[in-house]
Amino acid sequence: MTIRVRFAPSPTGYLHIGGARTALFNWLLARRHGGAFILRIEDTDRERSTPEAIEQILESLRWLELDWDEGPFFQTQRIDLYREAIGKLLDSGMAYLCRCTPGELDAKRERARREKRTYLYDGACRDAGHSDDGTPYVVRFRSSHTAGDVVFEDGVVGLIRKSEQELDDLIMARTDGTPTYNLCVVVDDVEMGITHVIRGMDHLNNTPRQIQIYRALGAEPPKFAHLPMIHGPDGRKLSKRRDAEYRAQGFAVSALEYREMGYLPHALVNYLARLGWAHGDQEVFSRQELVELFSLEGVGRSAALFDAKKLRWLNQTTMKSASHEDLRERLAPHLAGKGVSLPAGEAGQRLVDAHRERSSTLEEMALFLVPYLSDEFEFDAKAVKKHLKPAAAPLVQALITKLEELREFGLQEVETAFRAVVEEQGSKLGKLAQPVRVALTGRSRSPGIFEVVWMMGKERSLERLQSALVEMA
RNA sequence: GGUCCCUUCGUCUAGUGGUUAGGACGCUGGCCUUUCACGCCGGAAACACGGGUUCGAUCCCCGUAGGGACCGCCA
Repeated sequence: MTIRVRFAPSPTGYLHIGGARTALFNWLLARRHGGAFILRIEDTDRERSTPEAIEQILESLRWLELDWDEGPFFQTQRIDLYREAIGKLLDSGMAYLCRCTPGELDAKRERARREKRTYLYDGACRDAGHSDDGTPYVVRFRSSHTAGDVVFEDGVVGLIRKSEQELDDLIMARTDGTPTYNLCVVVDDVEMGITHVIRGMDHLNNTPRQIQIYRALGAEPPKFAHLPMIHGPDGRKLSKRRDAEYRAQGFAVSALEYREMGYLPHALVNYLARLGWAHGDQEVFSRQELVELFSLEGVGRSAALFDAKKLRWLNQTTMKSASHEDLRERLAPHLAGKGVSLPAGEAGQRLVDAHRERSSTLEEMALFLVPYLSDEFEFDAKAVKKHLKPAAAPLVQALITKLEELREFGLQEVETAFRAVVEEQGSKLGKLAQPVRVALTGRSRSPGIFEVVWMMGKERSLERLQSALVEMA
């Protein structure tokens, strides 16, 4: 039997990182076993579903390179299927018409709450034998209360047992006739031949009642695996409302926002994979390794806190080994945002290579690169104050003279010039390097100084050294 | 409140009925060095608590505490 899994987001907002991980684990399992990864959009809540959210979700999956084999399917286009299933259940007596109004139900819920009882639908219409005479109704599932416990083996959590006494008759079709979630998932998963349902732990409690529906439909339930939740850095549930607060900590709920922040998709994938899944001590995985090594057995059971610092480290690590083409392509939008772009060919490659291991994100790298690509860049006031002092002026002046004389402006020649100046002035390299660094890049942190001067070019370097000289006087 | 799930360093985690409880991020001391970063070497840092089973429990069982999810004509 070939594995068929699905990712089934509801398009009521952007794809959050918990959803991204669910998608990833499904995708990994499908790829690991040569199965199919199916994308299904659960948009039956017409009030809250939007086309923008759908596009955001697809774009997020594309960015993460989680390609799907079938779909996207839309539940709103499959209504007939659900109607048919509901009709079948009605005919067989596994479902019935219910005329309880929302108001009546609210009152019962409220009373149960006041009396500190568990609210379960009391089955007022269960045996009333209502038929469709034009009075508004909903369709309820007739939950079995005789078969004892619903038992299933969860791929992550293990054996789950639920007493059928605690399963009340859920609504499958609303007053307006539209089907609800629990019915749609089951019908779709049956129809699509889904073999493994891998989803968030928040669905664990729904599973027993869905299993009842599978049975009522005469279908074999798939294997279930419920993934532990991901919590925010504060240990609390992820909240889309607290974005501003999160951002201050370098954290975002939206998967796509990590692209904006300058993360490589594979870094996020690698990080998400390690959140709740492990393969011994290994931290860094290639896409290929992930596909080869992933298994449900390696998935843990406890919720995890999102650690933005570790993601940053992983991103830097990933950038170190990324291909130049990939980096250049992903860096471009960040540079464009600052009004600059990378020169073609080797000059651009040099800049990227010199900065890839000292940047945590593409955004940070872009910031580093601006001084090489434009004359519009910021000077760090503290660095200027500390290094552009009169005492360094003679050294800088001597360097200017030496650099001006250079016919060839290569890395080797620049270094020779520096060393000659330091020796002639009886000084130390550091005394000259720091002022030059600040003069050229505006800050006290950069790649090796010979490399900086070389990458900056003769003309630009001399210009900036000259203005620095003025500053120092 | 009811039902269900979870609990190893601050965080992500490995791990076994007998280990100096391992790794990674972060923090920190040092080396390297023209700065930063990388790299390398070192350090602090965990089995939630209480019972039981056992010669022996971090590991198995039961409680307690803490955390989470669900309890909708949302998904």
